[in-house]
Amino acid sequence: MSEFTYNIAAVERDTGLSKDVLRMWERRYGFPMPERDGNGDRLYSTEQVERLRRIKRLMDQGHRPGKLIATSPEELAPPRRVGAGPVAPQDPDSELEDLIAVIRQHAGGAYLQAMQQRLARQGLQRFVQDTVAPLAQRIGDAWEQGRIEVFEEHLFTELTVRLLRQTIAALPSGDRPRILLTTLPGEQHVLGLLMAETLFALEGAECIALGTQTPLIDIGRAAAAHQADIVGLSFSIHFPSRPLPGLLTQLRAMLPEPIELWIGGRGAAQLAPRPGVHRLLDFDDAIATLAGWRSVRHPTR
Amino acid sequence: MSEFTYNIAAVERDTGLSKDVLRMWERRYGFPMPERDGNGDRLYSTEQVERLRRIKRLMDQGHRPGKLIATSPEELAPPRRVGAGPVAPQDPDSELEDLIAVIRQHAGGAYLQAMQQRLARQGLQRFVQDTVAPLAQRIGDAWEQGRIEVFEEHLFTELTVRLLRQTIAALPSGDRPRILLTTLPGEQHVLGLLMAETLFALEGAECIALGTQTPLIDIGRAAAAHQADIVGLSFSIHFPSRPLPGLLTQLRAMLPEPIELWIGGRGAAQLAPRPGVHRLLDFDDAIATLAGWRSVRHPTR
DNA sequence: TCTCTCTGTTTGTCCTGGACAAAAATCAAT
DNA sequence: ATTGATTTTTGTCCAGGACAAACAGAGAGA
Repeated sequence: MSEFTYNIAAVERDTGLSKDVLRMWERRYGFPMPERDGNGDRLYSTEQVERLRRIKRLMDQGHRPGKLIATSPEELAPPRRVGAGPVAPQDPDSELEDLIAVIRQHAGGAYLQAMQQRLARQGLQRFVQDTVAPLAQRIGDAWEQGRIEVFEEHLFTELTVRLLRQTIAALPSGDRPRILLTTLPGEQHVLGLLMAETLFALEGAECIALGTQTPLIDIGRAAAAHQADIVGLSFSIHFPSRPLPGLLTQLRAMLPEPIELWIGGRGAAQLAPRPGVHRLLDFDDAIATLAGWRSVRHPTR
Repeated sequence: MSEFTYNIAAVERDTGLSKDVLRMWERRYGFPMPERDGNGDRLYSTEQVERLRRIKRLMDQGHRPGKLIATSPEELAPPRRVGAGPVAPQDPDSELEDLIAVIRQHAGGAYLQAMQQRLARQGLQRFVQDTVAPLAQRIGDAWEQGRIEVFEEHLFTELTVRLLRQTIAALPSGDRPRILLTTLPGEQHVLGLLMAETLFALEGAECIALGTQTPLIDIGRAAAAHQADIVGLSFSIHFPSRPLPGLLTQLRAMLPEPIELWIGGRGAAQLAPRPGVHRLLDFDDAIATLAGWRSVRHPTR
């Protein structure tokens, strides 16, 4: 149907696979084997790009590229999107699936209304832990299974981010500890960071949000300028895990001793524990760690 | 002072200059000429990275790399950050400079308060056009002149985005036209998009925001799914201009004829006019174009 | 004097093919 | 069954070459 072609830079942008990796896979596995234009430059088809995106997604879940490229001739890859039928038979909380169904109907207003209702019913903390977090997880799974389009995931993220930000803005300004929140360059997912900010703010911490993708050196400067007690970083499952340990070591060395470094998200959970870096395994752990900081730093209060 | 080193991938991330460009500059101009580790891999110093960031920024303003690398031995590049003295003697609107000064003191609360006050005084439309837009411009200039740190720019962006989103959320839901707003992959600046959304929403349009970096093919699908009348894209000055024309042609071909394609931002203004693509040169132009759409599509109403 | 077209230069991206190190998996031995 | 050593897998980097698009400046014509 669509006869558009991608050059190698476009494939890199849309799949997250570097040019080097794309060329190397072609050499080693014979896939993808794109056409060439008159100048010898690679021209990837839409189908190849879609398959590469699926492979990348599965790799983020821990699968290995060699296996994926070999195993999936076409059958194992794309369970085609079903119409509006029974969506997921296996799940216990059908309300979350209902929310996903609303997103799939592109009904932004209805989605916000339903979420507001859940927020009022559950309270902010439970809302973050029991609604937003599992919903984000399910949206990711749904994409994996071909039940959701990329733009539907974008819509979900944007609407949810707006809702959370609005809610945070209404919270009273906190006190100590002062937590600087951001992500490293390359990590653009903001939802996890925002969930953490919500919970920390609820607990009475003062959060300074710098948005995403702050260069290392600027995180150090910002922490000093704001006299932060803690630097909090969020890592999604998509963050490249190879450079992560080195980055953390470097950042840890930049920060003065008393400033703590906390990392969270599914990309952080996979990492081995490191000295000088606190891994927050989930939101309960985050809240407990915050309480722990308080008991050490302000034991009498 | 800081003896951290960057490998070539880190430099690419932090400067936005591709590995190929970094190697090519070394070959052609002899700068940057990084150290090598035991394996022959390049190791860039903090100083080199800082200079590269400055060069990149000046290139975005239209300067040429050959000149920049030759001309700036060190003197022309970094007018060192002044303390808290008189900030910019040349400007007529000192209130905007006051706002920048507040950012430089990292006083988030005071900044928000001052902005809220300006918003109430000017009204939303004038606020966007006369406060937010020129302020963003000045922040960029200030970075260029070394008067502002990267993390201060991040703080400004984050706070301003929150303020605008909050304000948009309070607006009544609009009707036609239905405008799908997003950016292309590689463009992560959201402030311009948000300013446009504010003005469009004020004019009674229905805006569907997908956040940033939506792949081309998904923009097409989203436009169809949401039955959008218009697709609006924002391009900052940093967006690479070389691939832009091809991307617009491709997207235009994906969209059905009646859906209009509007582009705005300083990265769009530099582009030559193209058939089938409306360039919005500034916010007044955007509002006029919206009125024009209405008069053509709903002449009687 | 101004505008347009043509030509040379600048600049970024892509290519091939090779090398190596870190991580994962497999195998061996306690 | 756990630990340690070896092999395989995998990604990143390197060098140096080629080319096309963008740009600047010179010259021709109005």
